[in-house]
Amino acid sequence: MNSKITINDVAQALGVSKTTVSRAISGKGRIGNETREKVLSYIEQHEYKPSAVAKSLAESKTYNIGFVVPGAMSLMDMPFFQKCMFSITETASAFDYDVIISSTDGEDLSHLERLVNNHKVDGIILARTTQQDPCIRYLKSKRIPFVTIGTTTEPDVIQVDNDHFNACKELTSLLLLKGITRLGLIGSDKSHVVTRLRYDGFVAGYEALQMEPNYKEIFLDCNNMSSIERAVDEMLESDTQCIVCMDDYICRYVLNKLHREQVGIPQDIRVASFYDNVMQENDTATILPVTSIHFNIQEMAEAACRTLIDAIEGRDYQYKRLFGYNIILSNSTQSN
Amino acid sequence: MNSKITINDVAQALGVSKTTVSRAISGKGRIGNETREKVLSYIEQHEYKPSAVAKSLAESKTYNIGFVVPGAMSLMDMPFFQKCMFSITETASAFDYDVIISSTDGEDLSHLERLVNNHKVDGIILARTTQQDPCIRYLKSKRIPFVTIGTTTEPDVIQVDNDHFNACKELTSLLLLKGITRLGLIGSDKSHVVTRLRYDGFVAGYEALQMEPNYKEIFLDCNNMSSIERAVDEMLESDTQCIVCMDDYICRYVLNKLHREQVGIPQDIRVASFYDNVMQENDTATILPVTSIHFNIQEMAEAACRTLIDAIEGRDYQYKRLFGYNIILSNSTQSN
DNA sequence: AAAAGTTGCGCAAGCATTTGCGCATTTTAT
DNA sequence: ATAAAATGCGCAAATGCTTGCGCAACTTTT
Repeated sequence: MNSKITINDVAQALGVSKTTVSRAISGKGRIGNETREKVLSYIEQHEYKPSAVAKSLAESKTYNIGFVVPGAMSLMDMPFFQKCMFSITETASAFDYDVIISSTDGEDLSHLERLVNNHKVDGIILARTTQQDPCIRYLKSKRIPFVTIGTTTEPDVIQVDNDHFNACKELTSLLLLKGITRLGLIGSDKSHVVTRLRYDGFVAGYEALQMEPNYKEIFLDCNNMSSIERAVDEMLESDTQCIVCMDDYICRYVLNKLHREQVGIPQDIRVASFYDNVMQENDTATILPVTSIHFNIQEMAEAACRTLIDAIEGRDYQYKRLFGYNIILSNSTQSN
Repeated sequence: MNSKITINDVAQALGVSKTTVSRAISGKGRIGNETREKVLSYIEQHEYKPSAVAKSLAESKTYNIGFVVPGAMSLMDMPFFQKCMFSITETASAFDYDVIISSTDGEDLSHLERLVNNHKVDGIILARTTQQDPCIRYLKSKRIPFVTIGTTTEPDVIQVDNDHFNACKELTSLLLLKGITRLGLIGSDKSHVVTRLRYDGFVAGYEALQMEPNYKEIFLDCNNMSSIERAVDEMLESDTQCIVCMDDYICRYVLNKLHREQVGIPQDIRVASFYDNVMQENDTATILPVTSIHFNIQEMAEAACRTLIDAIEGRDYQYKRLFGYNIILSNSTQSN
């Protein structure tokens, strides 16, 4: 068993004290260059790995962060969380942290509580928080560092998000400036923070150009497919020039429907959408000329993780950061 | 700060020794009923939570398990991993374990190594292993308990899986017995363990009935959409009665194509498929009459977790377990 | 009524690290 | 040359829990 080798073994083998070994590894404290290298090379040779647990106890620090995701997750959200997850584990790893996952199911915070109470994590990343997230209040009361991925109105909360508002505002302005003025907006649950922000951006697009808010909006339950189809019908009847989808889950169905109805894109009607990763490069849907807004989710998730670690380790950090976007105009839209 | 309260504080407040408090909590060792309840109620009142880290150090046990997922994951695999993840965290939680996630990117085991070397986990769950998984050999060499989700030929490895072989065998037999004999199989990467097992089951379906293996098979790169379409064309030309899809990612495209070509299902051609969760209840595709094989992924993942914990805690366990399936015959297929 | 067994509880030694303090020894400043 | 500062390293306490062993006190057996 090579796994049994401890700092004591190393110290004895080298004829130095544990203190010295510890210092050689951590780089803290006073230690001679020569000694440090001697220790380091011995460690390398004999594959000594300090016990994370003992280190934790001594430092009162776990080097773990919790990643809390909503227990109920739709197919539509999975790519988002997946990207966040990988980005976070990768970043955490670079800082020598590990990631413990946990879920919350609505009001049931039991898993989160275990994590916090048992002191198994130094901090927490909350993914896609809802408006009045009970997690936020709980964590604030526990005075444990945490950052949310997603905008929240709760004060004094570290948060990162994509700039949904400005992305949608710019998209809308862009369309309006092109003379595409009869817009139709289709979105799902308006109580969802993300949708809300995008919607507000949409409206702000009109305001920025001081134009009449001359659009049609339909909010629906996106689990009910036929309601999306009906919405599209309505849009077509009302002579909409461009359907703006609040997410690409909706967009997929919209495109599907238009395709079935033999409506040409963008000749007969245009489509614009957020590109939230449900649609893939190799998906039929995406090949169609859709003007789309892209976010860099990994970048944002990485920032969430770095910020959390900054907070944990007592460095400075920003309370709120918004991340940029790319608007990709489909060729055929551009050529108009 | 209520978080500072330790076992010592409790012991002093109650005028007993730490030993007693420890025993009251763990239930191990000898302790009087009265004392235990006194301690327990005090703990409850004052919200004392033992430090997981200290416990770990004392017991040389982390109460963490690692969940290792492939770094590169397709949209198609996400629902599977998501289900595994939730099921595992839920089960682990019930046994007072937490789950640390980690990823491996092909040959790069660095994340896994960190987890193991730092003794941050007691055991590991490996998701969807490939044929010659380097993780398996690594973990075996480290003598750390681990279980794989997915079949492996490596000896002495604890593994759980869905019974892909028998599921596909039964499906095939079923079709053949109905007189649907000209089958066409479409699958992606045959080197993928799952696909291989399903394919073998398919062939075994013919053998079981001692029938001539009179089928057409096409294996393709499922990232290349048009190759799927061409495959469907081929099937149609060769007068296939039923297309058997090796996964529902393929199935979705097959259905899409058939729909576009105005080919009726099941009048003109039948479709059978594994239902791997890419397709959702509310998806257009699924409403179409497809004969499908369903697995209970959460059940399997839960078993993986329980088995791992059994192994960690020195209880008995089975080396290999296969989980059952449901074959759902579409109404229109049944009525024939 | 004595011997044997059982029960309740505390002592103190782990578990594997980190870190404040102290003490030589060496380097720098005066 | 001498005082002051810096450097290199070890001692031992601290982190918060578990557990083997021992010792009374109480209960059962003969």
